Amino acid sequence: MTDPFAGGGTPAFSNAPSLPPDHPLLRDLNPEQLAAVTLPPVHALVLAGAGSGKTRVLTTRIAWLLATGQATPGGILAVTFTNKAAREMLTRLSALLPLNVRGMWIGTFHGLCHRLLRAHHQLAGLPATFQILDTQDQLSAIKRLLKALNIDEERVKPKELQWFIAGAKEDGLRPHHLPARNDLERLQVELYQAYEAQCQREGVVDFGELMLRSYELLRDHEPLRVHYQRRFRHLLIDEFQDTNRLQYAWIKQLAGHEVDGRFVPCGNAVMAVGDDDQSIYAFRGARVGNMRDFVREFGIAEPIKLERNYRSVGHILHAANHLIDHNRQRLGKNLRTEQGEGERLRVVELPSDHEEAQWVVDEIRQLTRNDGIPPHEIAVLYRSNAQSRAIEGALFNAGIPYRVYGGLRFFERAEIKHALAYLRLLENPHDDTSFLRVVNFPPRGIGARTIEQLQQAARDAGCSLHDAVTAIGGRGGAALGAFVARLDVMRERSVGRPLREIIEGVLADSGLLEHYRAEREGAERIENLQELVNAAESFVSQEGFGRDAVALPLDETGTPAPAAGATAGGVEAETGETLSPLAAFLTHAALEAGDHQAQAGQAAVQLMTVHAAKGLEFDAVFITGLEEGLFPHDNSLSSVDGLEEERRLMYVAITRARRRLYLTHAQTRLLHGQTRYHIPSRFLDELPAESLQWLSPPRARASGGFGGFGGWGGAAAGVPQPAWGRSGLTDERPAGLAGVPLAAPPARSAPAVSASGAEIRTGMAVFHTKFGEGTVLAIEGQGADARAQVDFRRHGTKWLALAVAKLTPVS
DNA sequence: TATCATTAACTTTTT
DNA sequence: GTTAATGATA
Repeated sequence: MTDPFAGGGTPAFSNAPSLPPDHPLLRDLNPEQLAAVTLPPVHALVLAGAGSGKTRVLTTRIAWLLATGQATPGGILAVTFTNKAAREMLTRLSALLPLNVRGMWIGTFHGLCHRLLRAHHQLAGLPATFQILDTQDQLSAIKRLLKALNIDEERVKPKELQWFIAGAKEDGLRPHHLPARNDLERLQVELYQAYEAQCQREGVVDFGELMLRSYELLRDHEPLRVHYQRRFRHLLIDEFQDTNRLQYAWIKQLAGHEVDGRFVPCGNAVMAVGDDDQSIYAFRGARVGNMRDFVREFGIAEPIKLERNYRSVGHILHAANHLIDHNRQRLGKNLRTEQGEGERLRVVELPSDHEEAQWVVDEIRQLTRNDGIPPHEIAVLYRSNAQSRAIEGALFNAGIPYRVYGGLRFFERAEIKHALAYLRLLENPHDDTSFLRVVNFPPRGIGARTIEQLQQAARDAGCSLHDAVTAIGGRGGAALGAFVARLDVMRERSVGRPLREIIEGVLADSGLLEHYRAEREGAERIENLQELVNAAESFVSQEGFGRDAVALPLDETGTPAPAAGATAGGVEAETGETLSPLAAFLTHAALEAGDHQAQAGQAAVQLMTVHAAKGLEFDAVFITGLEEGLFPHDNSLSSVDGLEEERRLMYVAITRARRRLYLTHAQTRLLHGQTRYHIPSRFLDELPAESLQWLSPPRARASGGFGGFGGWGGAAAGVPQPAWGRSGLTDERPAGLAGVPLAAPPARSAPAVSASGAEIRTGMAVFHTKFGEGTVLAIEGQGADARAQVDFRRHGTKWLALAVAKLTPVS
């Protein structure tokens, strides 16, 4: 393999942008992939179907540009949505080429914007120590604002205002751009403005601001814009269908300029890669329309379509194609495979959500035992998080390890946020959000009244809470003074220290450790805090620090610009004052909230929403809850766009599966505390019959009215058991029992009384909602104090108070 | 100040 | 039905 970088950082330039077709980089690419990879430096749209090797094309494209000398590492900007995608791109790229990825601008939109803002913070009107507000912080900042302006939270809901502000920023709109046609709008705009002023005063930026501010930076400073336009000869955008208005506008700043309202691209090359059929984030501002606009404004003659799928068998792709064909607004694309038809999709109807869960679990057992599919290659997907509960319960009782995606992530945990707040105050004492978070945590006698006074004083003086402390007298003032003094001590002690010691020092000096040690359930929190120290340690030792931190502005050849005052393309390039390790780590924490907690180890069944499954693939996939109202969701049915997005969501779900796909739905489901009756999802009707295998007889479905209710309109108990046909399946279960739970379900309809020890006897088989089945080994105590020792099959021996534990006798 | 009780929401979510 | 967040009470 040729090594364009042999002998150091200066790449060898070759004028021949071609490599032999059998070059290792290009080997095994299909014609369309090859076309995309070796495209001359022009603007291009790559329509990359699910499983069509999108990431491979993207990374190979970059490698090809570098290997042929058409680009230098410093001349490439590649942008993704998630840190995970950015990491993967970097990893795969460095596997393709011996490469110093440090100088490369590969990252998330927000990561790159942050990099720009750090490098040019003065031009952008930000303090050098600006901090990033995550969504939680933003909400508390908004609540604080409303309180300060004496606005009733009933009148303006904080969440709604947050949504309003974030939405405006996603569209690139500042308060003065917004209409104020009525009182409510006027108020919202005023509050938006006040919020901005507050953020500016405190030196914090939220996620939307990160984007908007760097967009404006480029827009309003021509020399700077031209500099970056000349520098980044190649822009590559991943998941283009998920970009919002502002992100597209941001890209355009780097790729051209407006003349009389018309966009004129400059000389660099933008490659947008995406799939309009997988656009599922309209609700957070994504705008599929950007794809059409891109074609128009960048003069794309013909998109390159990657339609060969390397993931799924034929029936799965037929189903996906057939379903998505029901959408009107499409660029048009059909997936194909050379893998053969494979198995048909298995469709199952169950009487209730409970039985659906049990059926899925039984089937998972078979998949792992008989078909040799490892648990982590099995995914159970659902439309909304609430649905995981039933499935989790069934898996838990069956003793099958599972992992649920979603929930709090590492840097979002309360104790971590507390620790980070102290750290942020070391960097920037005017960060009022952080100040309020910890001013009385751990409790140090600073009550609500004192804080009110402090806030009033800060408002009057137009300064930060930190600076207003001296204005407060009395006992509260003394306590506040002590707090600030403590912060000052921590700051002094941290000077010149390695990050690890800074954090350890703060954990001790803030009293956080002590506080959690005294708390009953503080052990886990202390572990997490320890983990924070570890995270910092590995952050420092990894190159992540260098990468996330300020990049030295590079000139066109990718060589770091000489220090201070140097001009690059006519721009006074600020030398990146290298970020302190602490500042870099805080950024890292804000921009990358960390992994969703992995409950079980490797061999775990994967549970997640369909949204969370995007980009992943599994041997076997269950799509559950395929019912009208749930999937498609009720809230999306009011508009055609909404329904089409739901359909794309279904498309994403289907295309996750490699070999086997199950589609399940339940007749009744416990929702919002009551049993609801659902008819099967319309999406089932939109699948090709020849690719389906009904494991329960397909029922005549309602076509507009309630006609479909006839068969099972009664109470849950009266639902007729379908005659289960399991022809052609591996089946060790008796045919008639497939849908029946193994253990008697915890009786919901006829609550068993287990509060008194009377019915529970030694030796008895019992059922516990959490621990499943077990045998009573011993009983002691009387009445309310009665306890039983139970040996649970899956979870060992436990003592349970009968007054509390719900134990049901099993016959 | 801490704990308990009551109440509203509740689709999807990354940065 | 469950949770998260607020308000009331000891």
